[in-house]
Amino acid sequence: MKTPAVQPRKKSTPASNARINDPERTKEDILEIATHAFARDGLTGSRINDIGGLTAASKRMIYYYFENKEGLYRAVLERCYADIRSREEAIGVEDLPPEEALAQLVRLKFTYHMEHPEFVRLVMVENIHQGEHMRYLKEARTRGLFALQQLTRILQRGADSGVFRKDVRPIDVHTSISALCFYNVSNRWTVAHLLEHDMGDVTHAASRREAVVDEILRLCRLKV
Amino acid sequence: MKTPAVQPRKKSTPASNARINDPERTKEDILEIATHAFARDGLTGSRINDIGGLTAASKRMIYYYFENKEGLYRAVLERCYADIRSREEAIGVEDLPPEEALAQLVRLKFTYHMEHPEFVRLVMVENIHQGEHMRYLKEARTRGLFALQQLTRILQRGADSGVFRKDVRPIDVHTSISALCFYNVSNRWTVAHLLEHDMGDVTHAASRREAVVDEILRLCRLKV
Amino acid sequence: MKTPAVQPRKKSTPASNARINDPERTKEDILEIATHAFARDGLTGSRINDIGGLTAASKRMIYYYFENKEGLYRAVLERCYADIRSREEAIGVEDLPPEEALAQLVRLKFTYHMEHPEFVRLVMVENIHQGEHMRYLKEARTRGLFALQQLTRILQRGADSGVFRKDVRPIDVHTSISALCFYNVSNRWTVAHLLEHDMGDVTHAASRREAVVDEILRLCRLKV
Amino acid sequence: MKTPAVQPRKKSTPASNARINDPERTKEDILEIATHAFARDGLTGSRINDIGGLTAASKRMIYYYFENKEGLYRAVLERCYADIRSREEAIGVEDLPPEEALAQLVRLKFTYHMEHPEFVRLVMVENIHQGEHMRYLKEARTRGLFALQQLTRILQRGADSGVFRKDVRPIDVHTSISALCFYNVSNRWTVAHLLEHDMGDVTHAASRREAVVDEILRLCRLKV
DNA sequence: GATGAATGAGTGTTCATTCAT
DNA sequence: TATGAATGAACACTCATTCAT
Repeated sequence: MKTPAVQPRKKSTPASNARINDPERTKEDILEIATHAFARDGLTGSRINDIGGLTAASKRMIYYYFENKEGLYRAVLERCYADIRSREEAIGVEDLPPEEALAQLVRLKFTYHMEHPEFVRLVMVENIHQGEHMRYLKEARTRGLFALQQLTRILQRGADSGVFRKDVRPIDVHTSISALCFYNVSNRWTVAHLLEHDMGDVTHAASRREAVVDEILRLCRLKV
Repeated sequence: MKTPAVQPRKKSTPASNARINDPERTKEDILEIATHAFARDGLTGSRINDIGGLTAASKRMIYYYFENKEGLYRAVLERCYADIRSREEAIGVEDLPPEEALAQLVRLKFTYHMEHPEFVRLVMVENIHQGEHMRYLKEARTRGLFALQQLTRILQRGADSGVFRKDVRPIDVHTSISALCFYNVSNRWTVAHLLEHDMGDVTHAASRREAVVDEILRLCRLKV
Repeated sequence: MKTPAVQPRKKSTPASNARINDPERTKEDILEIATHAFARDGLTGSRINDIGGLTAASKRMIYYYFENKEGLYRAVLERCYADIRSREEAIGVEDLPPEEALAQLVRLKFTYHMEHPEFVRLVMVENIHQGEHMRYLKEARTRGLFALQQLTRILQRGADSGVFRKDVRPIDVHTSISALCFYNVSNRWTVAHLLEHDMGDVTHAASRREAVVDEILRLCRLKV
Repeated sequence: MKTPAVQPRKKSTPASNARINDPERTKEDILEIATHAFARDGLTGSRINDIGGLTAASKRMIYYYFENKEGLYRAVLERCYADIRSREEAIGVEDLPPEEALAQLVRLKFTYHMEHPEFVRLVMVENIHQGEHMRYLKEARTRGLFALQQLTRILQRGADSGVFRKDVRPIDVHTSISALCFYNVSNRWTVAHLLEHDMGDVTHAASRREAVVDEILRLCRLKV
């Protein structure tokens, strides 16, 4: 979830039992490990023992901070959604012309998915569990609507300036963008086997990204 | 020694619990229950005890016929892919005009995904496991390429008759169709919570299906 | 148990399902496989499935002929004791001078143990089970006493002719012979590791055999 | 913060079932029970459920401390060899005249085997498994060579003082002693049935012990 | 705040055995 | 006589979790 920082990793402090009395860092360490664990093996597939073993903090701390496995999973999910939300809010496409703004939005979203497979996989995991943990997420809902509103404004600006259709529904455009970005990561493995085509390959991904941008633009443009 | 009876097989007693010495029926029963179990809870989340259904006996037969949980999962995955393959091969869109053929293809694919969420979920599960069981599927690869070739022929016919672009790549169209059909089912639960929009709702699904058809046509058409 | 005959093994008959209607051969086949299985892995360690799988006759036949696993084990044990009994009865040492007769007896016994580790291992297995299956053996008891009587006669002849002590008890000599012959095979593996000395090595075995002969002679001789 | 209490450890409550937070005691308890279980029924024949004793909790601790059944078995085997090693090292026969030293050595070894049938049976079990767990024993090898060297010194002293032969090999004497002591316990049950002679009977054992001492002395003495 | 020891319910799997033909 | 299908009890082992310090 976090871009691999250059700052020295934990254990940089001399004493082996470092991080004593730094609960925030302990929590963050656990969350980082747990994110990869849940993204790799899912909720049922991950083992508390493994997560506890990989963390410098002991397994017991998981229960101390997150109550149980499900609590940890929810914290991981929340952290993931918070991360993508903060990214989307930072996107400054409002000043660009509508077509460029839309293209840029799609590019960023596509790239984010490609670079954060853990996010994609966690969303898959949550859907396998029929979204039963979503209700416990504090800010996720507002985040989703925010992204939709952001897109709606772009489409409106395009419609006003005559480059975009007036009859295309933002929810459809939004869903298509999400689907096309998500699928490239989510279904990488089955597609690779069925079509002998690795969507995770960087060359494939780059050309696919532009194809997706093109597809969304064709979907929204008034005239070709 | 044994008179090869002409009488219909034991399958004539549909609802009965009799599974005595009818191995095909026993296997099919297990596969049916296992398909729903794995689709609901994934490979690690499913419990062999639940898969066996109510009888403890059939649970044992899992090991008799499928060796272990993973073998059963593979058989389920294979059955699922075999089913969708046979459907796709039965599609007769070759006689329709290219635009209608493409539209019909998308509609059928969209509908199949909507009506077979267990297929979608099994594919998600397999991707969570990084496709490690795909290699054991016998005919899946040829199936995938078949669908792509089917689409390629339609696009070619459209390009020849001047209604479709010549510069659109079949793999991109194919991926987009799959993504748009898949996402509606796969991400139903998270989207429902984030956007307060249930893609599984029949009304929503119907309008979404036409939106997807439209999007794909706009992607392929030479002129709007 | 049986010296590896040169005669063609089973499956020499063309039809794959050969041995139909040859129950004695079927039983013998099962016993042969079972002997090696029980000798290798013990009673609890052997698997009926394996034994049934290695036999050309099906697993089900084991129950048909031997009732259950324990019945098969008893039959194996009995066959083993019958084999060694027939060998001992065939030994013609009564005509030799006492010292040579005793030496020859020890040599034969030592060699038999070395060449039939399955026998030694089965006896170990039976002792692990505290001899609870011995009672079901029909002729074993008479066999044991026969061997003791055979030795007793030799010792008596030696005592009469003045070469052997009169005060050595046959049971002690018999036990010593058995112990020294048995141990070389039974404890081969632990000794090999503890002393870095492989008693199963043919060179070691040959020199050990003569050492045992010498030891027994020194035990029985009146004068050195 | 915590006053380091001077009060004695929990081991002061010997018979109590309290095994709380006393890992050494817990391990020792498990090993004790497991020793008897493995000695009685072997590795495959023993049931983890039985080994755990009455409490289901201690059953779980097997995996906590010994990883699995095999790990527990190895620990048991190691403990057994460590016990006999410490006994042998404590033997002070170096000051006795050679003949008495040898006699005493044999007596002690014979008695140890008689009084520790579980040791004998564990060695049998390990040989049934072809000594595949011996390699994991830490100190066993040095132990075995120690006993051989102890015997070698006695034989050397005897040879130097003219009471023992110079041409008898220590490895042969050592093997004979082991064989004669081992067999009395290992083959008790089959011999009892075949010869109607219980080597475990105390009277029989006592006379047999002296017979073994005599046999070994006759083997080593220069003149009778 | 932090930890090693302990726990009970349940996991996938294997076993010897029997059924129906 | 012979066999593939079926079975229930038990098996070794793992899980998330809690206790005592």
